[in-house]
Amino acid sequence: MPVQCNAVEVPAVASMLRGSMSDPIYDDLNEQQQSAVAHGSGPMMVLAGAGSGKTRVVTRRIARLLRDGTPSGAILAMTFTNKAAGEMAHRVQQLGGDYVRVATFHSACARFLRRDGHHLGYPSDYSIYDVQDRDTLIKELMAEHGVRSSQIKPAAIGNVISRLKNAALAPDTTALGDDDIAQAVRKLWTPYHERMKQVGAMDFDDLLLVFLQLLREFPAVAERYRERFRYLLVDEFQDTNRVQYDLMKRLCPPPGNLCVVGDPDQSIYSFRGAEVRNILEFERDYDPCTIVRLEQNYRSTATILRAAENVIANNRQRLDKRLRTDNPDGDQLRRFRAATATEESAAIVDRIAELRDDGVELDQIAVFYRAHWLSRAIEQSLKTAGVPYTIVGGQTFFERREIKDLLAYLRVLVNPLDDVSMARIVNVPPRGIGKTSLEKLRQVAFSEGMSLREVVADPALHGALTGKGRKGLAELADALERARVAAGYGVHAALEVILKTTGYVQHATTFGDAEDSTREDNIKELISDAIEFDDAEPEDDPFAAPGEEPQAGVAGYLQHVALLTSADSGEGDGPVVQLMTVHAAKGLEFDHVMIAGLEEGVFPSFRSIDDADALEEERRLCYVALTRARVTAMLSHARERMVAGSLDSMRPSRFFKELPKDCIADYAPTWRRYELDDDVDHDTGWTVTMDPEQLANVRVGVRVRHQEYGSGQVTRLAGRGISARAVVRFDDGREREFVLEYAGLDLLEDSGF
DNA sequence: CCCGGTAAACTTTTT
DNA sequence: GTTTACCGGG
Repeated sequence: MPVQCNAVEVPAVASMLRGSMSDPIYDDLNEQQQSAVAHGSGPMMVLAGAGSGKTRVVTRRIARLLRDGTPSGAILAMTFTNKAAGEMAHRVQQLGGDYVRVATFHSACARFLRRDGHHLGYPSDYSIYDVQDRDTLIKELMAEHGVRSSQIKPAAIGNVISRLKNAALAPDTTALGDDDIAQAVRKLWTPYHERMKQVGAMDFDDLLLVFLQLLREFPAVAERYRERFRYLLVDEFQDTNRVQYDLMKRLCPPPGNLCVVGDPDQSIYSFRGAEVRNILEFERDYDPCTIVRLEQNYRSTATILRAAENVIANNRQRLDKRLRTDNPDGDQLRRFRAATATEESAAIVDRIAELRDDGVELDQIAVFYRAHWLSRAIEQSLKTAGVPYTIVGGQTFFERREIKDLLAYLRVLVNPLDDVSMARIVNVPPRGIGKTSLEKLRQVAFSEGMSLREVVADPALHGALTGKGRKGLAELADALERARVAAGYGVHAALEVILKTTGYVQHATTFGDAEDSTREDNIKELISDAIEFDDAEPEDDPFAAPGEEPQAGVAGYLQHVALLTSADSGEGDGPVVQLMTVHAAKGLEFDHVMIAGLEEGVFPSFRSIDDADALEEERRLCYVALTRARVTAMLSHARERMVAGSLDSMRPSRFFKELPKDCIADYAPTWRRYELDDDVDHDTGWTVTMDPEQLANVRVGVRVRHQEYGSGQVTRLAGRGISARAVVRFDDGREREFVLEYAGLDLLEDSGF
């Protein structure tokens, strides 16, 4: 029987709390929540613990501002993800705040730059490059500047550039170091940004950075924005990075009406430059500011909350903070020790069936994991069991190859400078313009001082190519010109012309791989999305100000699409189980939560295991995962898992040790007909098969025996202590990696190696 | 230029 | 196990 623990709809409690403030806006709010809603002008920081009713406070506060006469166009609410923005926009709209602007930092800046980027020399129809586009460009630049791409991957350089920009740094910083990648970054930094500007493009980081630069260098423009948005609200403040914080300060300098809401324990984006430090700086920069703490949890059972609090209590770098709840204890957490990943997913299916039999709606069940690749096994089991589900995130619809190709076509229509997009489609579908032909075209473009698109558009410049290539070029020029004309009638029209004149569908469905059949569906989906966009009333754009030109047409569509994630794609049909990474789960809540893959090296990730700070972030991630659950939580781990092609022995996550023992009980499905080892290690639950003395003798080259695989030789060692692992090449050629302490390897005599 | 083969590397997390 | 890079024959 599900425990009802959401205090949202209990009027009796509300009337007691309401006290002197007899006003529907303060209905069902506790004292702290009320003070946050009632706060007048000036800076405020709301430290909102998990499940403490943050969203309600924010939306009620907006409602109050509106009711007390603040024009809705003067309120700007910044969120972190599109999903959060959409949800908040929806709620605010219900309150009558039609013109309250709710957006992510990125989409807001993208929008502002469309209008004001020209001050810095950017076209209003600039392209927004995603990571793929960025890396394509970096790869080109590496070739041009003699950086060996076989040694360093473009993505590595791109990531470093991005990290620097997120911290508002340039490559002259000492923080960059001096390894191969750092040197490449120094060499390519300026060319990269020059080229980006030349092709009229910005990457995700530029959206923020360039807008910040604009505010800095054009005080009059900055003043215009400050006057327009007199109330600024920033959600998930703990996840803002340096640049975002600088933006906030420019848009709403002290002692402005800046309201930030956050929870330091849920800071999980440091890899993207998020600085929890911003919370401390806010107190200093906006002193004196009102600080409100929301410490009453209305979401989870007391048991779940206690489990989560105990885990997070292991973090050393932490403000003292505790959450209370009046909710009932509820069930214990369940722990499932699986032999394999397959068995783990079987248990998940099993548990879902159990919940469904109890009458639980499937959309109240979520499965979380640390990284996307873990979803595969679970997905497979759900599929075979016929459990309907969706995967939130993962490869975005708009990152699919066929979609990116078509969007690249649209981009070159709107932004003729965009050589990266042009190079992408110049031979897609194949029209006889390969690498060498493209190089010739680039030469022409360079000597003429033109973009590729302009060269293609001018038949007089086609002389560089002959035969097949030249014919193909003429066809491409024709297709683009027709599409350009069609674009005047809308996105759909442009797409149809592109598809028809290039024969793209035929091309995309004959790659000869498994996805051939789904590609056509994807293209159809893109078309219906385009139609929907074409048909949408300009007012449907929650970000359009009254009187502001509507964001329509192909350019508008591209901008809209560039910042979308699959997490934003609409709810499918009917309630389905939700699968997602823990990151994607932030801000959501479900009655029943399952967390899979709780193993050392997976969650916490092996990349974080040797770094105290990174490990604390993993722990916050675990805290976020647990606090999503309202009623029950099941935590599972497998003892063996396929990781990057090899079967690894896994140990249970250290987070299990951090849960109070009475919070959690083993989950024992009746279908499992065997038991894992009886003789279990107290902490880990698994048999220790190699004693520490033996363990110390394991060296590269030593021969070992494994029950199942026979004898072999250790070829590589990794990790220390209890996480020490060895790669063993067996005599039959198979290679496996083991956690020594648990793998059951026997040391053989030194065989004269 | 294109397609097929085989080798090699590889999996955090997101706007 | 999966995706990408590179190479050689049509």
